[in-house]
Amino acid sequence: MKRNSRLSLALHTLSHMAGDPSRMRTSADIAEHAGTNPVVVRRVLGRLRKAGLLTSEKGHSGGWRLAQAPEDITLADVYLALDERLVTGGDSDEAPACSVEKALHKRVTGVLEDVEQRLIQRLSETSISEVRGN
Amino acid sequence: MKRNSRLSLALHTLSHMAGDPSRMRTSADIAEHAGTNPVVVRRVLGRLRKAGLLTSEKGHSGGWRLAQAPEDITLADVYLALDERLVTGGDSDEAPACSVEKALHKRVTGVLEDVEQRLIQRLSETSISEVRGN
DNA sequence: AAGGCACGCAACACCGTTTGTTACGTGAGC
DNA sequence: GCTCACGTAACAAACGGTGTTGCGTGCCTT
Repeated sequence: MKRNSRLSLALHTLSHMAGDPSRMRTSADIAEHAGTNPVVVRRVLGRLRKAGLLTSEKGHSGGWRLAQAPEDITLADVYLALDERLVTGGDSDEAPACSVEKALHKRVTGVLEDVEQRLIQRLSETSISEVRGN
Repeated sequence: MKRNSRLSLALHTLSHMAGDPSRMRTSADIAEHAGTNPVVVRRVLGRLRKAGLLTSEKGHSGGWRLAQAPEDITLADVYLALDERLVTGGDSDEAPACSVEKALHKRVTGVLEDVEQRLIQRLSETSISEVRGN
């Protein structure tokens, strides 16, 4: 994956965790499986922890674990936890001086928000426990 | 605007052109109004020309003009002409080895394609002549 | 109590993409 | 023929994202 790499990493990791929720995984293990760096893993998973999807523990038998039942975590939860809007995000907050630009912006923003809602709604239809091929 | 800057520039320019379709505009004029560079304008508008939305002429009274009636050009036409998918694009084409990843990718891709269609459908509902505040 | 392990976090380098800029060529018109 | 405006390539600059290192903190094992 390339774009949405954070979302991909998060979904991939959580999907695996859904297969064996009690098992504790270190960021090193996850990083190796995902072909990336432990720090990157902690960065992404930290957001999920802040959203209450994961818990992390330090120390010898530390690592990461699901904070909720896999059936209760939907793809939308993960998407929202990362707080990066795929369709809406990236709009600057500068008010356009040009009236045409203003009308245009309003129209486009309306469409994007609608589409964003659609995306979230569709993502909320599947949980991370459903996604596994096992 | 920031992200989707190409789309913003394209829509903004075409919306203005819709107000006076017969008038010829130079890339320098457009660039000044949009706060950017003439070359950037030509780059973006070139794609629209390739899609048959605009025509350009060289020489003294040269510049850019709509190639179709403003009522016939929808926001979706502009979006598609730029060929940059907002929601779908960016996915790498590498086949995932991990089975969980594969199942996940399939599921997410399905949702994204659905949302992309929704976006195009919504954008096709308004033409560039409707968007003006005049 | 000490050492090791794993997370938490900040700082920095690196890379790819996007945007801006310069330069030069081409065609149309005065 | 000269000017104007597009067409395109090449290059520089800015930005965002990722990878990496380093150090601190807490917890567990011995």
